[in-house]
Amino acid sequence: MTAASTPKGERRRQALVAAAAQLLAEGGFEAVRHRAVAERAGLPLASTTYYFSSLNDLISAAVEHESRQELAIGRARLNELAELPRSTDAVIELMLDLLLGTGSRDGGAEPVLLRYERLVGSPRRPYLAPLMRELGAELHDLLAEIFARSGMEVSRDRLLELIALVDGAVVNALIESDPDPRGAARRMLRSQLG
Amino acid sequence: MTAASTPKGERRRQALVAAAAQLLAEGGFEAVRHRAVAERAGLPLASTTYYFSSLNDLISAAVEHESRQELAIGRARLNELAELPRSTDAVIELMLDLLLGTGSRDGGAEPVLLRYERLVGSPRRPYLAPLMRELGAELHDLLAEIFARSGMEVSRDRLLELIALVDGAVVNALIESDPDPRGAARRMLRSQLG
Amino acid sequence: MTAASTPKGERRRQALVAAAAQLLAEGGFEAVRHRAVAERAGLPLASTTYYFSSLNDLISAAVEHESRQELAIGRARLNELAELPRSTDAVIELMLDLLLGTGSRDGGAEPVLLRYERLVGSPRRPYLAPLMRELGAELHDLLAEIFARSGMEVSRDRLLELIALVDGAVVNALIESDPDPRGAARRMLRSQLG
Amino acid sequence: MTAASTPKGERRRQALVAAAAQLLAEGGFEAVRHRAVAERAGLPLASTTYYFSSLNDLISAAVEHESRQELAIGRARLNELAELPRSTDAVIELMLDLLLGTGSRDGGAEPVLLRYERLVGSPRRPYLAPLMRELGAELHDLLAEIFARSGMEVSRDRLLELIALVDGAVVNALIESDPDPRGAARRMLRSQLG
DNA sequence: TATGAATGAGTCTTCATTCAT
DNA sequence: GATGAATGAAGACTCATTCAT
Repeated sequence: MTAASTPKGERRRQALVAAAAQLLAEGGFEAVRHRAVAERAGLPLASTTYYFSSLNDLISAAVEHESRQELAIGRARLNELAELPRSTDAVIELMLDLLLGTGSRDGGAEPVLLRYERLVGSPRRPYLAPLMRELGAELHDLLAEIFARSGMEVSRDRLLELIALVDGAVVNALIESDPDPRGAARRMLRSQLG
Repeated sequence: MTAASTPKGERRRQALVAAAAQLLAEGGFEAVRHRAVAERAGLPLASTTYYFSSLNDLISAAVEHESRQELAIGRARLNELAELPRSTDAVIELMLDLLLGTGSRDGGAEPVLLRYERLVGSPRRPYLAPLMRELGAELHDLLAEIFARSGMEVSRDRLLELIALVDGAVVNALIESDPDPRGAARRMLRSQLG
Repeated sequence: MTAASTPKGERRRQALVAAAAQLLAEGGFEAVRHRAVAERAGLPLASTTYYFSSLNDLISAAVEHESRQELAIGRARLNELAELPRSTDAVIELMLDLLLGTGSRDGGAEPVLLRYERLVGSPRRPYLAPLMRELGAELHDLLAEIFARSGMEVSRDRLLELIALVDGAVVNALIESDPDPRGAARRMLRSQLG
Repeated sequence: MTAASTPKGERRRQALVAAAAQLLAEGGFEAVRHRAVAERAGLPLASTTYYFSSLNDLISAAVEHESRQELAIGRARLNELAELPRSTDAVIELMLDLLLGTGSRDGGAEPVLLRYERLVGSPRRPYLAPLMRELGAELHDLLAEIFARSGMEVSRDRLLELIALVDGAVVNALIESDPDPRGAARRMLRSQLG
């Protein structure tokens, strides 16, 4: 089915999801409100409850939308590279792009927050957990492939360790007065992989 | 001054802080509302704004109360031990108790959530950051002391790495269907320290 | 469109505006509160914010409603008169009716207060100023027409002077123990026009 | 009794009155609140209800304080002048200073608002009327003296007319987008007195 | 004589959700 | 299928006033 022939309903649904995803990125879970989503999408307020039986549904869809998109971008970048860089530093940057988003290159806490708000938000939003799990698995696969194609031997456990190192570094950097979570994660990765 | 002679005002203030801390632990930041705190404390609604000029003030106080209490308990335990265990495993458990709370021994996500919600919540609640920084520093000192007294040579950077490893392990474990964040962190620490 | 076929929403909106206008007349700006308006209109509290995005919006609507109605009545009266009275006294009364409202004929401060609370209230309620300006201009036109059709030569500046005289007389009469603002204004107009 | 020997209670009372007068000038009647007054005066909140049985009492005192001070300043200026200016323009400026306050020389609506908020506020605050009446009478006397000593023959009715002209001009100027109430009043006075 | 403590009532505004059309 | 209309419940916060000390 081409984009042009996407049924109107589906297109509107997508517009709402995209709007919710934007708001989620900008203001966290709290910012995703019926009103705000509808306004951002340029659709009637009631469309939010028409297409999604509850706000949680909408949030789920937004999280999934965002995450899949991030993964797709990551995978696309990977596919574009005929040959993967073999320098440790280049692999590290790739890993950081994947885990923290390319937005994290600019520094600051905000571009990085998404992943961690979702992870930490999951226990209180059980409907998010399965989704996060699935997306996490795909992310792991992607990262595993990177290491493999880069010629770096890394066991699954070792990979989980490296991911944890990045996530822990970030989470701790978040409270710095001038946070540079990506820098913190980079330092730790280098120390472990160097 | 004994508890019995604590001025009434101070006692009420503490009751509100305790109620807010409970709610925070049970339901996250969202759960800390004027109404909820007042009801939990058995005090009139207006007392919440009488003792705290804003909800953020109250939340700050609750976070500080909780964190200082955790730290105090940790430090007390440390002081009780004339001699620190020299086994790696014992040190690991001590570290996990300190970082995740002794409640984490029972497993499950909830008892562990507090630390991570506060860390990840700080960027969107700038008033928390200084407090979190201060408490973080004290926690680091405590951990450094543990390693020192246990005869394990650990540099400051290495310590930060270990903390990151724990935090990253936890954050990733949070989305498991049967989450055991402490177990995950333990495994990683063992792999690094073993 | 007849009254009967006025859409329900518009009718409710009007009910709120009317309620607000009543309260404004009875108790000044301070009396226009969400609760009071809703109760007066016999509608739910939330309807006030549903139809008006803020209380200022509602107040604006009420002021506009009242003023336009006054203007309309004035203009209607003017149109009914095939021929305008040529006696100075009759013109004066017409002018007073227009500026102070026909309610001012009964004496007392209250029926006259509206115009002056709005004028004096505008600097602290900037959202009112444009509206007041527009209504003021229409009022001037109406008064100019009266003088013209009555055969009394009155320049624009002279008209503004007469209006000021009335307003000043009223404002000063407001503090009398037995205020007769209309009478005070009448005396001054007679002295100037006689 | 010298200032130094003023009993503490009286001094505090005066501090509250002065604080209330300031707030009244800055923000109108609405701005005079127990809390705000106490803070401005640097006194405990409860002192406001201790020294004044109600907020209206405090407002009355503030209005009286302000008005008497204005009058005193006006009279002092008059007494300083051995000989009064005989030019019409100079008399006009003197009159405007007295009616609108010297602050009105700078232009803008705010410095002028005080007199008109008090006049228009009186009908809804009956406790203000006697005070305003008394002050008004003194103001008239002062203005009468000015005209007399300037050699300008002005009957009592004529004086009231001129005052009304000023007040009316001001009240109408208040809604201009770039209000110059003093200028408007000046123009009208010149046209009548020229 | 003062005042810290306290609070019931009320302020404006937001929001998720329902429902009639 | 779609949505304008509607609202009860709750949100944070303010305030005049009372009262015990």
